[in-house]
Amino acid sequence: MGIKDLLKFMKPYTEPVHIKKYDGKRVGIDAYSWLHKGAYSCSMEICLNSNSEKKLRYLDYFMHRINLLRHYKITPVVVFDGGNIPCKAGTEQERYRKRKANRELAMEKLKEGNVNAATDFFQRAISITPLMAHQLIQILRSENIEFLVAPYEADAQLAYLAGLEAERGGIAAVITEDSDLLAYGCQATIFKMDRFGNGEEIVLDKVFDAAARKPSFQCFDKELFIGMCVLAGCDFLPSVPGIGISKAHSYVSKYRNLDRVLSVLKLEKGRQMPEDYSKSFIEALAVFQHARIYESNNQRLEHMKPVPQNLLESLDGKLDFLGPEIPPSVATAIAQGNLDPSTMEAFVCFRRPGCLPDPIFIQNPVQLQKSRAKVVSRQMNRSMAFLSYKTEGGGVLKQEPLSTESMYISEALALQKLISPPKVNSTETAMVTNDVPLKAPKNPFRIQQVEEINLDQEDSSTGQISVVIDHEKMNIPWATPDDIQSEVFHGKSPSKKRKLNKVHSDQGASITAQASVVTKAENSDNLCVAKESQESVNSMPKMASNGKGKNEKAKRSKHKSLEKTKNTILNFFSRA
DNA sequence: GCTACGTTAAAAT
DNA sequence: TTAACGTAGC
Repeated sequence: MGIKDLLKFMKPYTEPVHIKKYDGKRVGIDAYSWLHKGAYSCSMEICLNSNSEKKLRYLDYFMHRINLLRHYKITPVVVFDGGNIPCKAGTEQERYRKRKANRELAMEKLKEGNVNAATDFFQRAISITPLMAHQLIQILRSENIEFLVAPYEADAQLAYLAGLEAERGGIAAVITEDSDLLAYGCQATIFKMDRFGNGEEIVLDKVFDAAARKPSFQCFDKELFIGMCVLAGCDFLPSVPGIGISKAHSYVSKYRNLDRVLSVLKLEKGRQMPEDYSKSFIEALAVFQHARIYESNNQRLEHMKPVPQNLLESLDGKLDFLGPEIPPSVATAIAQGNLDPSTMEAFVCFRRPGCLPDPIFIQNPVQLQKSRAKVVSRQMNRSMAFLSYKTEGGGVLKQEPLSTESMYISEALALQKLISPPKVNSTETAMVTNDVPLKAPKNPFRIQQVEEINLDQEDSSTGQISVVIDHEKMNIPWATPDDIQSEVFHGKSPSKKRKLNKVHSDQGASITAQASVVTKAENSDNLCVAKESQESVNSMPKMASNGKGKNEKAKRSKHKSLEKTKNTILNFFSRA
């Protein structure tokens, strides 16, 4: 993530800092970095989408830090990542692949009853979903914390805000873990902030002004600095083999001109340099200088810095690598956290009639194509939501969807109006809209009865505990592609698994379609089975009487963790 | 000797 | 996922 080895390279310029330095100031926060850290403590629960309270611990983590800032009279401005930009697709795909592999390994270990190993893999499998971000957004809203969802990269948005005066929504510094902020030109960046508010700061002006410090940037301007970053390897473009941050720095200091560096590199590296490296290089450079950001004052998408005419010409007027243009109304809806930036589905909360204040999720999937939003289908979908969390004063703040219900619904309606329906001009569009029925799943409000899940502990022939799910009885309109994948992983049919993956990768597929495939799979397989070693469960320790207290204690704790696992699995399947 | 690259431990509680 | 460490190669 970020620029390879940049932080290490910039070590001489990092200074220890405490956030109280920004007392009375506005400070930007890269939401992703705290969400990700917070998710470590509950990685299994998140991956299994368990409904235990522990799953929401990442929200506590985040709010703890927000409260820390507020304690020091800092105004936090939380910025979320938006959609992915095309030139980052490779990086994203690679990350997805790794997470998926780790998730599968984790499930394997879980089935073996090895909770520790499973947790280890789950921690590598975490991804921060739009839903998690949205849950946080709801808390931030209720706590009156300023937040913003960037159209694309949060880093770009943060760096842009760092260049604005406070009166126009600007921020004095950014808290993040991502070295990209430096490439985007963020003036003051705080890395590695701990729970007490201690961190390491890099101030860009000091970097360029420093008289005689080891990696010297005295003859650098911003563009050369970005050039160095791209050469060293970034999310948008891997480096040429043999080039790291040091070589990148020395090339740039020597030639002081990026075109010259590129031609020298071509000469020296020959075939090792990819054909289109120069083109990709220019694009990556452009991302760091001209990324699309949301301009709150004008309420529309803008470039971080205007794209100069000569650059536009050299790119043949094509700027889609920065991510497609987004109409102002949609960009605003995204920025305010009402539209999922990658799927363009509306986040809407409202209350299940006659039930606990447990927010229901309705999604209005809308796809954005070539700068035009298209309503593809409407569908109701249920999801988990948090119940409560602790505020700074130690009080418990209840989520109250009712009071905001009408507001969200009208927002949703407004959104549907503002996003014009597609003109059916291709068979593809027609197919998608026809294939996805506008009807809601059978009964999204139905509460799953626990009786429908049988816990069968008597299979002594296999020595396994089986959690048996009858999908005939279970309505699963809430299932997301991830849910389905993990359930199928529990099942026994590899062929069905492949089939589901294919459905998952088909962007036009709807949740209904996926759910029905699951039902089909379950008909042929009959069961979903999660296993634990019977032996381990049988080793429930009696009170230590043979003098091996230590051993007994270990056994007891193992048993306890097995019980936990079992509960997690049960919770996973018994969600309403 | 310096640099790039691969491997490994720690992160949060 | 990153930071730190060791190693291989120029």
